[in-house]
Amino acid sequence: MAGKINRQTGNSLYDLLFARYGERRWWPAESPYEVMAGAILTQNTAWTNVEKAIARFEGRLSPQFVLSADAGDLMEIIRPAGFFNRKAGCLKTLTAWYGQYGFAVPSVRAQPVQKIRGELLALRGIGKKTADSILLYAFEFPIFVVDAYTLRLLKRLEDSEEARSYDEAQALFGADLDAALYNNAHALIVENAKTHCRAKPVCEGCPLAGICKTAAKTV
DNA sequence: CGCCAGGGCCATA
DNA sequence: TATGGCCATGGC
Repeated sequence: MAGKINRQTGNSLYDLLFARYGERRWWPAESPYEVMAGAILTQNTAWTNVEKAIARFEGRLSPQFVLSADAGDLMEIIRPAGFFNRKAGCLKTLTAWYGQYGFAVPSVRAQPVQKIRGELLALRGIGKKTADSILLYAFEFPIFVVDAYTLRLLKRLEDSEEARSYDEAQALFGADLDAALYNNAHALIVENAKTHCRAKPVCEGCPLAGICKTAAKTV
C-alpha cells in the first residue's frame, strides 16, 4: 500500500512527507523522563496546555519530585493540562514503574520491548498510544506510534468514514524499521497535520495529494 | 458561545 | 466487541 512508511517505492507516504519537511527527530522534551510525563499530560489535550503544565514544575520535573510530591500539589501543578485528577495519579504510577529499573533508560532498553509494552499497558491511565509514545520517544524502541492524527490521516488516505483500529493502523503503516525512522515518521505526520490534514481537509498543496483519495476528490 | 485537542476507563448491551 | 458517558483545561 502506498501508505506504508518504507522508502522502497520512492513515492511512499514517508518519502513524500520527508521531501517536504525533512528530518524532524521530534518530541518536545528535555529528557526521557519528561517525554514520559508529556505522554501522560498530552492525552486528549492540546500541546500548548501541556507546555503550561510542564512550565509549572519550574524545573523540578523529576522522578524523585513526582514520587515525593503531595498528590494535591501535583494536581495543582498539572492543572492546565486537564484531567488533572487522573493524570496526577498516572504520573506517580508510571514513575514508580520506572523506579523498578532504577530510573535508568539503559535498564529499560535491555528488556524485550513486548515485556515493557505489557507492563506499561497494565498501568492505569496508559493505553496503546501513550505506551507506544513512551516506548519510541523515551526509550527508542522501534515502534510505530498511532495517534489521532494518524487515524485521521488514514481516513483521508482511504477516503473512509470510519477510523481504522489502532492495531490495523499500526500494521498498515508499520514495517521492520529502525527507531530513528519511526521517530521521524510520526513527527512528519504530526507536522503535516498542522497545516493540511485538519478536521476539515485542507488538501491544496498537501505533499500527500498524489496518494490520497480525499485529495483526489477535492483538489 | 460551542467545539475540540497528540486518550483511557468504565458501564452497558 | 463496540458504543457512550465521563474526566477538565485553554485556545479559537
